[in-house]
Amino acid sequence: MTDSHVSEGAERILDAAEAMIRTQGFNGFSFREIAEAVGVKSSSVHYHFPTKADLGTAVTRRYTERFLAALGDPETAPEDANAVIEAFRRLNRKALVDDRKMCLCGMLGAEVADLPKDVATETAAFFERSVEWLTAALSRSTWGESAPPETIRRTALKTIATCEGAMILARALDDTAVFDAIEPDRL
Amino acid sequence: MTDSHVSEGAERILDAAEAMIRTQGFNGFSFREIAEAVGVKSSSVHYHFPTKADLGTAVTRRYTERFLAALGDPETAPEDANAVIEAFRRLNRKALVDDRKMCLCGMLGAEVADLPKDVATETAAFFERSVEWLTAALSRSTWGESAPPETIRRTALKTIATCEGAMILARALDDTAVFDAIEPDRL
DNA sequence: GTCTATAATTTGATAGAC
DNA sequence: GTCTATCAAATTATAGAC
Repeated sequence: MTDSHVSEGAERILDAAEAMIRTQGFNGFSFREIAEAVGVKSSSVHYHFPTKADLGTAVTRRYTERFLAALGDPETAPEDANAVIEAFRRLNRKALVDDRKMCLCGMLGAEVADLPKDVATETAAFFERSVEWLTAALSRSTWGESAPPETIRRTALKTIATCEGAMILARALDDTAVFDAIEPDRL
Repeated sequence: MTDSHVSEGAERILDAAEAMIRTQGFNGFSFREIAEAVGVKSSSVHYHFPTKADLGTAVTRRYTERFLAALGDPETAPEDANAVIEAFRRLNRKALVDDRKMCLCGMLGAEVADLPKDVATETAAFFERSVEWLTAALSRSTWGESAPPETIRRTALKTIATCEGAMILARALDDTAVFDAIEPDRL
């Protein structure tokens, strides 16, 4: 079953909006572009998402839920801390290589000072929950059992930052290999 | 002496454009906004920079030159590799904390797939030259003397990626301390 | 170098028919 | 849910006076 609380039409709008935000940024797409991509008129997009802020908020929420769902329950994460970080890194790599796009929240994070309030809040929530997931997964690893909480938190933050930055560099230099060259720390 | 090949009026336009790109992205500013910030009309901005691509190219070039000038000659960099990385990190921290803005090329790197070709090229040049600077400085450090070239290059890429990602996280979470919590690797 | 004026297009958003 | 039609504002850019 797919997300049951959103209609199929709304889902395809979210698909198009996500793709555009991840390549052009929040200021780089329009309701008309979305409409054309989906094959409807812009007024139909407004029917599902009255304002651009509404659309941005919905896209970011869905992206976050899917991202965390793909990571799975941190309680079932590997006991090897390096494998935990590798799992997180692989998911970001997939977003870069398979979708050929920036992380949605990496893009929005760069633009955060100019975003509608709700979208900025959802962007922050993505990173907070990513930190929480990594913190939980690392805490129960063999490495994390003997590491101070502040060290675990720093490791979580650094893991996320390295992934986001590596995506920017790989895209700016137009070379996927750059992402792979930037490996996480060995714990 | 300031850059002698650009008029004072053009310089103030570049100041405004840089500030706006660094907070709103390339798609998030307009010639009228720039004009208002500088205190002229938008046609005067077009006089100095005919197209948005011209303006973006000039802003990115100036940012890169200033960034590298602030880093100084890599031949005079510290012999301690950790101090080299710390110098690079401090310059990025300054951009985040003093200017309260994203790195210009971190922002443009995220948007690179949607940028005018020349702006994308200049954005890539920023990262290429940053890699070159770090590679040169690290190579002559005591650590670098005995490290393989590929390791040095990876360290350079990772240093840049970590800085860019740390800026995104610090801004998204609206907490400068996040940048400081993400420390570079000890070599 | 800066201005007024304007062209041509695009933007986010709404009203109302079906 | 989607459409046509429309709006007011903003957009990049140009022409030509001063």
